[in-house]
Amino acid sequence: MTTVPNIEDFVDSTNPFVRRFSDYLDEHGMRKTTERYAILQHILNINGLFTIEGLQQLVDSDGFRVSRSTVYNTVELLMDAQILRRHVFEGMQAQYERITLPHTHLICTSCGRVKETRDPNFAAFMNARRYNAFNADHYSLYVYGTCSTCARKLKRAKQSTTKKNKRDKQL
Amino acid sequence: MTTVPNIEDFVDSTNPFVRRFSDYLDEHGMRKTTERYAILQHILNINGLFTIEGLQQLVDSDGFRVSRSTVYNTVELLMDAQILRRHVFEGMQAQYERITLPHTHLICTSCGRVKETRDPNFAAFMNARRYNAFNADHYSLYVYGTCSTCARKLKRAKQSTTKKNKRDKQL
DNA sequence: ATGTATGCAAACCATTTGCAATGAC
DNA sequence: GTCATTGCAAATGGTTTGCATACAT
Repeated sequence: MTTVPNIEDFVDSTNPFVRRFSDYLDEHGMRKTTERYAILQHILNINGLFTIEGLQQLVDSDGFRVSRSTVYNTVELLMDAQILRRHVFEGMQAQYERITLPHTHLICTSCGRVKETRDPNFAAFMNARRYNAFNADHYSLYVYGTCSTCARKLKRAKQSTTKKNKRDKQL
Repeated sequence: MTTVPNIEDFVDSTNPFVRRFSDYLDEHGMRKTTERYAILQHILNINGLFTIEGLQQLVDSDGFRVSRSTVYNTVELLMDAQILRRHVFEGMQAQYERITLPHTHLICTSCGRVKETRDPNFAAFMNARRYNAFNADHYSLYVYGTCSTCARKLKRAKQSTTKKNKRDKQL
């Protein structure tokens, strides 16, 4: 027989995020289902960004079985509970991450990989910044460019093109 | 008979963006079609953000007739030619805007409206900023929060709820 | 004349929705 | 027992693709 993991073995009820979610569910008169805690607990094991699909696979791979709709549903609740944030980068599916210290996202337009980097100076700047007739809640800084790996690849490709052109001219 | 506008009457060939696009098409051996110039010329009349659908309607309303695919296609080229930039904000369809001076996007999470605001200090900060192993090309700062209109609405709604609660208690 | 660009309709695919069955309270 | 939640399957909607026709070069 297949052993379905016991949620008790997974959830760390002393974890502040688990607490926050629990409180959130209480406040909104919502039910505490195994699926919701299983999803949250797996999110807590992720560092950085993840997609809905990746999250579902992670949960499934631990012997739980959650439907796509439940993942979407729970992630929505976690955003409302200020535990998660969604990012929509150029030409990729939505990615999520736990709300932590503010940081910048460096997005490589060549390979699509996203690097996160802390920037205390920028955070301080934004902290002090106020806008007219607009009450800021949070912000996202996306920097688009080329990562070092892709920069190297592009350089190499360019060099071989140049060589090829020289060869063509010689013929 | 329907008068199809003459593209010559629409395109300002002295416009630097028109020039740039023209050069871009030349460099890439692409054709200079009426549709492409009609779309660009209408984009030049737009201030701020627009959607594919809005753009198509604008072009159509001037008596041109362009297909959805052509709008997508042309907008893609204009991005490649460094004339347009695409933004994907939380839970909305993609929006485009001409590349101009750097500015911040203030996004109201209540009504979805996006305000643009210049921030020379921030631009200067970013101008000087360098990242490890990452060659920055451009950046987007999205500030999420509540616009003044929605703030007022929310306040009013809250007040009436409070009043209602008081009434309920009195009963 | 050649082959790129257009326009239409169909395909795509992440996300959302409807609804019967399940399970938290 | 009640009703929110789950899971499935179908719907949605912005975007992309395939292909015959039109037209820039």
